[in-house]
Amino acid sequence: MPELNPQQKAAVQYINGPLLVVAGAGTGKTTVITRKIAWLVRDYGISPRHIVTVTGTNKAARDMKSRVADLLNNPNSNELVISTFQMLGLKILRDHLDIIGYRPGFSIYDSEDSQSLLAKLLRGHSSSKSPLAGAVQRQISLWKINLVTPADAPLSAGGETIQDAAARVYGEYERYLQAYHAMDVDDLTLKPVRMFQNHPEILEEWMKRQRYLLIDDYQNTNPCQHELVRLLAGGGAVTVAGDDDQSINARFGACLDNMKQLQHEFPALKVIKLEQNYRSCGRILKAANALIGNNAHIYDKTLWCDGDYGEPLRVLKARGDDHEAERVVTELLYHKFKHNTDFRDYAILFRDNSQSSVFERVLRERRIPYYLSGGTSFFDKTEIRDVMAYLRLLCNPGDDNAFMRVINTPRREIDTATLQQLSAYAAELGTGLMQASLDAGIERRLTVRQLECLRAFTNWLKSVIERSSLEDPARLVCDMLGELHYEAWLMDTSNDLKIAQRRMENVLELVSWIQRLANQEEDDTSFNGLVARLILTGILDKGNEENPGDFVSLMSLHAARGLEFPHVFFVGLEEGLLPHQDSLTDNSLEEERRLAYVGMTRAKKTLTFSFVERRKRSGEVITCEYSRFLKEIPAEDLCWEDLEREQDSQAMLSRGEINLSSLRNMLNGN
DNA sequence: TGGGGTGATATTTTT
DNA sequence: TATCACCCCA
Repeated sequence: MPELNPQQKAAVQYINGPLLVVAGAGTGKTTVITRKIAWLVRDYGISPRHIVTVTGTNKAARDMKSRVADLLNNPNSNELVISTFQMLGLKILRDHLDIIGYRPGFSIYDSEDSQSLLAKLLRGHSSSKSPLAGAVQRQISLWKINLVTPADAPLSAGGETIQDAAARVYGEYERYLQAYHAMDVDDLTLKPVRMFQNHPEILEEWMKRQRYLLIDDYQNTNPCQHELVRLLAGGGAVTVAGDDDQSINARFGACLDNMKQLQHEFPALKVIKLEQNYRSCGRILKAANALIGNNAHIYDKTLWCDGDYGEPLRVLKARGDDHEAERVVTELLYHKFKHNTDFRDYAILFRDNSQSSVFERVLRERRIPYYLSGGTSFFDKTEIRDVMAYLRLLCNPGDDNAFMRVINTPRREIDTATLQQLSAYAAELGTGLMQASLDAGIERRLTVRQLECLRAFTNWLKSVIERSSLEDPARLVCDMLGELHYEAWLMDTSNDLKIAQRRMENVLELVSWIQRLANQEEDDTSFNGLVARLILTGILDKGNEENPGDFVSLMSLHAARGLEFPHVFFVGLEEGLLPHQDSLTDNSLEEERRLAYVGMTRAKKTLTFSFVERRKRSGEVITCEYSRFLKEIPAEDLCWEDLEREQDSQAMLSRGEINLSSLRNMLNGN
């Protein structure tokens, strides 16, 4: 096991009170947390089930779990709670659902579910996506994150802004969620906070379980999460780690002030800084330090390292976005060929996702394997959403969204007239569609044939629900898929046999997810709990799946948080893009600078910037200036490569020094 | 039921 | 300017 440096060691072993670890990029923050968990268990004698760790992402939680398991080699290490705030919230709520007016099996709404509900509330009846519903959903989410109740939401009389529209439906939205037996993602942290505030005895009970709390990525927490931490850390048995320079989620309610607040809320707070960087070479650090030096800081720190100084950071200039992509990909290939590296060693980072398509096109043209984060994710695939909807419905028969999604998937000849009658009747009864269809009163409203089709579906569903609490979950899902003739349906609806097979493989992969989740957790093995964790995993992991092999990584700066790559291409460094246009007027230039800082500090060995002279923007081509952030990097560390320099690598390509087909053969293992 | 054509409209970032 | 939704037609 590698030695820790003195600061890291101090952070691991300090347990006399609340601790804040201010950890710069690449200073071994995750190492400190994992080692601390191991230390608490092995040297301090705390049982794994009494340690709660919160991470920024699900992926980070999984990584940390496996790292700690390797470190501990303790059969009880799977009792450690290591999860995101949302998963932790789910666990906290589990045993007290009655207190907040819920039962096991509630649905968890992703933002799309919330939006379609809001669309309905905003315009009477229409489930089609409206831009207004999206904006209202984000506003309500922000309110929840900031602990603003419907009663507190600012409502100006007769106002027409999005905020007014949101304030008008917020309360109704909450009532509908309750009626549908559903929560949105924000509720998963908000409801535990409210519950602990209103029922101190439940907090006390929880604290019997939780002896030590560790929180990672604190700079990206929002006020609601901060409040939860404050409640859970009451006794001061807490370690918080974060880096104020890497806070990049303000638009989603992340509150940098949380890190400052800690000092006031925990007067005994000890602060330990980690400044030795183990990731990047000296020049990259120096440049990143210079850049972030232009921001105000809560905690001053200067990263240093004792490794190589490294090459100058290159700046590629391109004529337009396609040219930029050509240039970057050419340089990437040239570098790979010259240094015999893997594709997975490279990342292309950009400010906004719309920049990815050009790069995708060029990478595809050159047959370079790439992996795009945040693209269509596994959990967005139609077949996965279908099966998930079945699972939701099994847990919560009142979930009308799920009901509507699966009722004719596969086809059941239930016609629109039936559905109209059914939803009208459900509205009369004040129940969900499922309950309405089981009610005797619906029989008079439908033809014999219609009723037969409907009842065939609902009776079958009832039988699966009855089995769901008895059978092994993965087994149950497989049986269900068989009864649905789901594979045959995939064949029917896919033009191509290959595609149908691929879809079936996806479904089977979902089953293996279920299997994995079922094996993972020891204290909630119920079907309802399993499905809740699966749905939440789907929401949290959206577009964040593991890079599955030797692929060039393509992702937004936000998605790159927490990752590292030997070689980084940081593209689109133009005024108006990074910093983003809006940041100039709404006071978020520092946030943009942090974003640039995060991008730069992902790089271990080489960092290459690029920008274009002209970029298409809302239809018209505009002339671009390179980003002010490049000007904030010491000139001696940058190597500008204007258009003429490009000839070099192009020429090498054409002279055969880089031979694409031989490279390809090499990759194919010939 | 699906596909193709036309018109309008949006342009950060995500746990 | 590119995509997306919607509408119309087959």
